Amino acid sequence: MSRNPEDPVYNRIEAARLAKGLTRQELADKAGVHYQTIGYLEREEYSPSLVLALRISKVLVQEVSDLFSLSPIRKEK
Amino acid sequence: MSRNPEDPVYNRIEAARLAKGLTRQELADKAGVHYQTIGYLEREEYSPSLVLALRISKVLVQEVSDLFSLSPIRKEK
DNA sequence: ATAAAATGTAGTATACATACTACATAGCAT
DNA sequence: ATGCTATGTAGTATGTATACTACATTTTAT
Repeated sequence: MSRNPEDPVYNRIEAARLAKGLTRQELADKAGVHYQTIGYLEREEYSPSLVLALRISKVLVQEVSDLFSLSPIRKEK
Repeated sequence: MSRNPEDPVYNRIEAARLAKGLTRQELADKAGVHYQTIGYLEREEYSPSLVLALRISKVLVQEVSDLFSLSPIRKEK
């Protein structure tokens, strides 16, 4: 049941992306995915594969756990 | 292409699981997945969703990046 | 006000992670 | 040797992440 909508993954992708001054298209290119995929993730419409999470974290230079969490993300950091 | 077999995710699940003295069944139960799923992951037959990676990391009390990596895992650490 | 760029929404198609069942093999007790 | 527990292998079924296209809406700049 890890693909169960009842336990979503929260993320701070948008904030981290904006902090680096990237557009979704740019982040998508660097992560090697479609730009819409970034949109879906930022809107938390679904949660990424681990591969994608690792790639995005690498691009945004963050620990995976700094970007993604099983519990709702606090605003500050 | 994040679901591309050409970029696998390496992991140290088995070592970390054994270090905690857990069987696959036990780890599976704690992570809320089927015990065969743990087997597939340990054999690196496929890579987990982020949700599952986060759950496994939590059970094994490790940073995601301590357990999973886009590049082959070094033995020590 | 207009245009361009960024993001949102909608819909289809595909690949793969996961669940599950069943049986085989290996290891380890006794 | 027998049995038990852990793990491997094989196969099917399902959901969902991702790709992609097209168009709408919002934002930003001029």
